[in-house]
Amino acid sequence: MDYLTTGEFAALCGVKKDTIFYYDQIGILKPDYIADNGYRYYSPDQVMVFEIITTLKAVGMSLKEIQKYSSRQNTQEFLDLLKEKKQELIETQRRLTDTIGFVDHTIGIIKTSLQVNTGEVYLEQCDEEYMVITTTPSLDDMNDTSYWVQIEELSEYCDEHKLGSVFPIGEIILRENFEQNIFRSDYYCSKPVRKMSGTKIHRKPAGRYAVLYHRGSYKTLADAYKKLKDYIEKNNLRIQGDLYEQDQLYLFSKSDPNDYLMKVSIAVE
Amino acid sequence: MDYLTTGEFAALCGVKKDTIFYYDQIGILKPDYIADNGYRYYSPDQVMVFEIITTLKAVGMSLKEIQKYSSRQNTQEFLDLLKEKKQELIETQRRLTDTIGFVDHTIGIIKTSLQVNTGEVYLEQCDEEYMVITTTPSLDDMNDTSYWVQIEELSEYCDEHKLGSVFPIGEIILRENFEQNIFRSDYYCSKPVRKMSGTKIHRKPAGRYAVLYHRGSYKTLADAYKKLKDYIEKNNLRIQGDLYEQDQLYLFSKSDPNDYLMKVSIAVE
DNA sequence: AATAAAGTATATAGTAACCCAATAGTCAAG
DNA sequence: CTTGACTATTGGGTTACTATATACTTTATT
Repeated sequence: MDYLTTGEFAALCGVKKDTIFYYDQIGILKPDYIADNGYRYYSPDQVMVFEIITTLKAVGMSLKEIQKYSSRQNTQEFLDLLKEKKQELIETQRRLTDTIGFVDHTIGIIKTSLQVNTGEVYLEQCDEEYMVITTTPSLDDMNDTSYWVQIEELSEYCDEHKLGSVFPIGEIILRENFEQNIFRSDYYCSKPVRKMSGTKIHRKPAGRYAVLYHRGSYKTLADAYKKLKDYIEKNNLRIQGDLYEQDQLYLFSKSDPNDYLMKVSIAVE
Repeated sequence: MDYLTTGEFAALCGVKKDTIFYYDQIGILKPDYIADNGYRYYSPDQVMVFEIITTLKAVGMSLKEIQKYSSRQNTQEFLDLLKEKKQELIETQRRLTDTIGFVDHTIGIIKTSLQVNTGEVYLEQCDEEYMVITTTPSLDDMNDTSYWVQIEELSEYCDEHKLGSVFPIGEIILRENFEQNIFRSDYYCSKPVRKMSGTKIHRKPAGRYAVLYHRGSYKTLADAYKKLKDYIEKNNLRIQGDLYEQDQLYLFSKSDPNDYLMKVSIAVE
């Protein structure tokens, strides 16, 4: 006859023997025939059953669910289940796309951070970016609590619109304030998100930017702003937009708060 | 002070207390401060650390990996890791897209199977489909073993090109053979796959098809072919392409081999 | 025919990243 | 001062396996 031993069957299925044994144990895929010596024998057809199981697993079903539905297959009930699973898969796909975008962004950040001369101002062409920003300008007397209220606001919006984490956080200083040397964050903003529109979505326009990478603690940001301003004035550049401060290396940076890397940029011509 | 208890912190992070406790236990996220009574207290800043952890988890890192890399963050090593993870994520995304396509296809099949009148010939507009087919025509004396050799061939191709499972299997009868009533499968083919080109990729063209849904065992397929042929002749239609037989309900159908549903179709005008 | 190598079955324990229940201690409100 | 809500700790369970150890069979080699 054309029977397969457990090892052969497992090899055909591309898994370990243990998996086949496990499937037998939980009763989801039993051998066609068991010999007197206890050896299991599978028919080649059962490879198909195994394939079905792996497929349904990929759809997000547990082995228990698969077993449960294996009897009542081509029913309305099973159809509804598949429709539900499809929606879940699409949701997963969306999240995955966002995650890839984030990883990409982080790769860029780290690459830059390994090359860049901190403390030097560059002129750079920047692509447009979308971010979530707070709707009301920050107050003068910002304390820790109200800072966290703002971050909470951003975080909630990100949750609602399924944008993932807000971090790394940044801040925006309005052009008129920057021009008057009022270096106080007017708005807080999230990391770059995917291109979209919405009440709290802000578009940082593409264009030529004066860029400065600054290393240190938040407290020393004013120095960076001043340096950028000086550069602009010395080179007779004209400010064209608001100032953006974007944290570059936020990963676990809490452990060393004096070693933040921040990107400070403003559109110029 | 502005400390959070475990419960509060967990709520902010959107997880159960147990998770927070677990993270403390494995040392990946320890409370800022532990009181004399043993109560844990977290600072709001630590929400960010938690966010980082969830993000890196989404990237596909285990908690152990995260812990390992948390110290040497912005290094070449970490950059390489991220690049590798990105590739993995893209691979996952591709597989996910295929799975969604498969689920979609299956939903269509089941919907059809719940509505269709089996045994009746319809005229239907069909979209184009891509499938993997065997390269050499089947021999006359097909036995079980050589059938499985063919399926293996398809399966390997699917594996190599990451197309997922071959199932549900179908067969193709060449136009000239069908016209001469030689109802023998000339080629075996896989389920529909994504639009692509390749040595073993076959394109079933879009167009007007005479379609017959047939319920029964494989052995009774000849009856279906004959019925389709009769219909074509009676209605003075002209055959325009090869005949396709595609299994419709393969899921666990092994349990009832007399209840297969098969779609038989051929382009006509 | 004896022995070695390779395969098989069973039992047990372990894995990740939690979840759940039971118990006991602690705190804040009425 | 009690009640209810919180907290920490312990020990178990979960899924879909993987790994280890032991004993037995089959197959290959000498």
